[in-house]
Amino acid sequence: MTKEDVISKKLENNNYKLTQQRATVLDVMYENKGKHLSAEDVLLKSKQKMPNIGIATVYRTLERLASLEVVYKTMFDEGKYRYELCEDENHQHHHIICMDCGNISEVEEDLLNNLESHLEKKGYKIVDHDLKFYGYCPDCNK
Amino acid sequence: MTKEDVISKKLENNNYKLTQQRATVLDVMYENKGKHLSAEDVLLKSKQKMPNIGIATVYRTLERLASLEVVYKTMFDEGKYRYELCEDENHQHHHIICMDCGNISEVEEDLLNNLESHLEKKGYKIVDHDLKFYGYCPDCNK
DNA sequence: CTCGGTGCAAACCCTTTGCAGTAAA
DNA sequence: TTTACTGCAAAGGGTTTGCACCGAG
Repeated sequence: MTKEDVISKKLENNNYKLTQQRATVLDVMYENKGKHLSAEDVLLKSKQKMPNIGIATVYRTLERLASLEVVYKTMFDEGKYRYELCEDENHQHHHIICMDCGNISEVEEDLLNNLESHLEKKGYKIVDHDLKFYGYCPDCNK
Repeated sequence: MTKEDVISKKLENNNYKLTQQRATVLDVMYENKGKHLSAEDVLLKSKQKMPNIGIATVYRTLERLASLEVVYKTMFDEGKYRYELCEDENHQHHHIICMDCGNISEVEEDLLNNLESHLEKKGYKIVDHDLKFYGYCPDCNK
């Protein structure tokens, strides 16, 4: 089953049509695995494949993909949302943001289970977490 | 040295005047220690003390206080900034956000040193971090 | 054929900025 | 008196929405 099959199944199951525009946005997201694209980034990359696509369609598509858990939608301190393809189930939203070049990369470890269980003992129910480090990436840290 | 003394020293050192408006915003922030207020929250609470204060002044004041490290300015996923009085130096920005009532509280632990030193070994320079848990607070988790 | 999807432009929300008048120091 | 600060309203940036047309199923 190809990536498109997986997605179109998900769309189908929710009465959504797989239009050219949605396929285009999906292609862009797949071609940028691991990157955190803003809506405008997605628009510009989509326009290279389909010049007439509009920003509203991009937003609406990304919104739907986020609700189907095909992409993650995260607000960073810069004040706009960024969208990232969901790689697999155990993605943990650990970002490291370079304060110089602005690059956002992922931290793969999961050292937070202790902290989560500590909070659950206090009566919280933890559903998700989002950890961001701010600093300088190896290239800029010179 | 009272709280106002500390602040007015900081303002003085930066050629800033301690106006009625700034004093009002500071009072509001002190009266809401530990809370994460939006600019509009601050405006409404300030208007109770000084009805003519404007939103632009609130934003400008909070911006100055943030640059003086008197308050923290953080963007949450709802898409707007929230401001919080800096309590002390070892504040770690560990937030827990209730997905039901929307309350934001603080997590005091610091279990992230391992993770930070791991990243520094990889060549990163870590300056700060921001950890958010999403879930349900003890009250709503029933 | 039907109904959801699209592009455009206008509306929206939050935040910032320009300007003429105001008030700290 | 001097210079920074204020309130207002307008502008800005990102996101959402209304509407008439379009196209996937």
